[in-house]
Parts: sequence; structure tokens; C-alpha cells
Amino acid sequence: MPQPSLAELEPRKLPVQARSTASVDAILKATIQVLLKVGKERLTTTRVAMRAGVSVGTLYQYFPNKSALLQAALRRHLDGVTEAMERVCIEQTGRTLAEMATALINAFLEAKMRDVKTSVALYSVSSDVDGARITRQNGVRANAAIAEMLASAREPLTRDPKLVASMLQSAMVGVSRRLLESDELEKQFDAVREELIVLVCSYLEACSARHLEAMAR
Amino acid sequence: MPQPSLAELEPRKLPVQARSTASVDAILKATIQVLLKVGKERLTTTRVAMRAGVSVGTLYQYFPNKSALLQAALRRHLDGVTEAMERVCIEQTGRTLAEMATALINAFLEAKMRDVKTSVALYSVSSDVDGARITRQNGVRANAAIAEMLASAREPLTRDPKLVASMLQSAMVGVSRRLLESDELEKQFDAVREELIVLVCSYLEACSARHLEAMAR
DNA sequence: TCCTAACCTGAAGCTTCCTTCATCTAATCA
DNA sequence: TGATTAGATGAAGGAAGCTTCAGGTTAGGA
Repeated sequence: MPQPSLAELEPRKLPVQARSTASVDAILKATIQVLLKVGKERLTTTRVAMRAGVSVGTLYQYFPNKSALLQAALRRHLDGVTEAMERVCIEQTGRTLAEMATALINAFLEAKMRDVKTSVALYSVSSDVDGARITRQNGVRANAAIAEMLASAREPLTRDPKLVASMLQSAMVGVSRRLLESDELEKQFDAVREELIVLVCSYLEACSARHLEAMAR
Repeated sequence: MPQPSLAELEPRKLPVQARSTASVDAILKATIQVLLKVGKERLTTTRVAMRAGVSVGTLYQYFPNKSALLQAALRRHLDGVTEAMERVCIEQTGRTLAEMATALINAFLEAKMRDVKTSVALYSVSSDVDGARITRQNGVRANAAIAEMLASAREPLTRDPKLVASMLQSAMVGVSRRLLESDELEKQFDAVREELIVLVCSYLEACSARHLEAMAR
């Protein structure tokens, strides 16, 4: 699988007519479907095009190479998750830390696990395609949203909100990855979700001013 | 990159004389070196063999295919980290939860970050090689060690030690991954390590019987 | 010393896919 | 309706690299 060449990762041609936007969309959907059906090792550009009902040539009209295609699919998926989190963060402005944590975790796991297979499949291509960059970009977006939410909490934080947000993200991503790689996801899911809430709430409690008062007493 | 064929992942021939064990070792070391120098996309079996000072044929005498080679390298590295954690878990038997957490986190980060570049490079091949299985196996080993340590703590836990251990692992791995993928690791490392200790300690506190007493008061 | 098994060599076969481009069709506009 | 641009096609070029195997070299036992 080719290393993402730094040049030429942008779409070769922007779709203007209706039929071409339809093609691009079909191609992106087909990418995921092929990934799920045959795995990344046997995902070929020809196969994706066939599945999308177009020819390879068409595919190459909108994606300069295979890598760019996979990146686009990955970005689409991650953006969905990030947007879900941003929505929650706005929703929860001004609430308590515990409410925030619960809502955030539920939204995150919900979005990630909506279709588990896609998440897993995309994880597997991520490293072939400089997925780290895309992941990082989304991470930064989410971090800003979470930090802002935290800063608005009833209980003031005693620490840098960005750092705290970063820890929450690490914990959430760590847990979801472990779940996704686990072979008995169903069995563990609910218990682990509850436990993650406990984990995060305990931490936030420790980061809040109220905690200091409690210690002083 | 070929999907790991389920058949034939075992070494083709076991080294018996001294020179062949030396070859195998050199090949494994060369694998990492090549990975670091040219990246996984340009890692070829021929290049690894050259770097190791042997011919490709020799390489294929001990590894049935490229995938098996990478798996072996990955397993070697992960085993090192796991062993470090097992050592700490035994060392910390009978201590307090806070002591355990601190020691565990320090050992883990130390082992993972000893050579950051190797960790990152191996993450990148992991998905080409069914690294999830190897990761899972090591995860199970570590889980057992951590759970046993936790069960021996001064403060009795109010929860299943395996679940608690699992959360610790998720948090630690999540944090280390985020650090490894970050572009300013050095700057954040110490702050994040401290914060991880706070995170884990708060959680363990919440899981301990003492916490319930405190709540009752 | 001689023989056998272990070990090593590396050119070449073979497969797999990415990507191009010359050519064709459909849509839009004057 | 004719001209122009957008969109689609898919056979074939070409590169890359994994893996083999026929034939050599080294080590250790009898």
C-alpha cells in the first residue's frame, strides 16, 4: 500500500453536476462496503469502482490515488463522531461536571459503536494512510469543544481545562479501542460504559474546587 | 501487504546451531531498524535481510513470510512491556492502591517511551499483521497481573478487580497512544504523566471501601 | 578425515494492482 | 441545433516486491 505522497492529495476535479456528486458519494460508500466485505488487504480501486457502479477511470477523476480515497472515507467517519461530541458539548454548557461527563461519554460511545464494524475496519487502514494526522485534527477540534464546556461548569476547575479535556479524551478513546478490539464486546459493553463514567467522574471531582474544600474539612 | 494467512505462521525451521540463532536475532533487530529508517511502506524482506547481513533466502528459512516476520518483531516488543508490568505488579503486592497506581503508571510509560520511535513504528504495522491478536494476548496477561495486585491492596476493592484492572489498562494505553501520536510529546509528557496518576488514583479511591466510609460520614 | 546435516546464497519467476489515457457519451448553453 | 464542457469508460502499461529453489558453504560427529 503506497505511502501517502504529500503532494496531490486533493481531489483532482470537483464535482459540479448532479451525477458526479452522486458518483463521489457512491464511491465513498462503496469504499466502506468493500472494506467490510473483503478487508483492507484485498481492497482494490477497481473493486471499489465496480461496487460503486462506476469504472476505475471515474474513481481516478475524483481521487488522485488509492490513499486519498481511503483518507476521504476515514475523514468522513471521524468527522461524524467529532460532530456528535461538539453537539453534546454545546448542549451541556453550564451543567455540572457529572452531567457533562455522563452525556459526553454516552454520546461518544454511541457514535463510535453505532456501527462497530466500520470503526474497526477504518482503524485498520488508518496507519496506511497517515490516519494519525486526521485523528489528530479531530482530536484538536474535540479538545476545544470539551475544554470550553468544562470551563462553563458549575464547579470551577482547578486545572487547565485543555489538559483535563485531553485526559478525558485519552480515557474515552482508550476504552473504546479496548472494546473494539475485544472479542466479547457485547458482554462487556454496559459494564464498561458505567465504569468509564465512574472513572471520569472521580477524576473530575478531584479536579474541581469542591474537592479541595472536602479535603480541607 | 499480505493478510496474515492463518496457516504457516510458525517458524519454518528452528535454529539449532549458534550461527543460525545469531541470524534470527540479527534479522529481528534489522526489522526494527529498517522500519525506523525507511518506514513500513518501503520495508521489504530483501532490505531487512541486507541490513541483517544475510540473504533473503536465509530470512525465509526462519520466517515463512513477511507477515510472520513483522509479527515476531511486534511480539518481542510487546512482551518486553508486559514483562515490565508483571514485575511491578509482583513488587507492589500488599501496598496501598495509590502506591500501586503510581508504580504501575511509571513502569508502563517508562517501558513504552524507552524508545518512542520503535513504539510508533510498530503501531503502524500492527494492523497489517493481525497485531490485535498479539495485543490482546498481552492485554490478558497484564490484566491478570494487575488484578491480582489490586486484590492484594491494603484497601479492599468494592468491584471486580479484573474490571478495575481493565479500566486502568484502557486509560494507560489511551494516554500513551495520545502521547505517541502527539507532535509535542516532550512538552506534554511530564504534565500528562502526573495527570494520569491523578486520574487513576481518583478512580481507585472511588473503588475502595474507604471511599464508601468517607461517603457515609 | 570424510560424511551428513545444517545453513546460506541471490537471481529470477510470478502475481498483483495502481494508474493512465485515448475515446466515447451526456449535459449545458448560445 | 451545434458547440463546448463535464463526465464516464476500461484495456493495457508498468513497477514493485514476495517467495522459491537449485546449488554452494560450513560445522560437527564417526
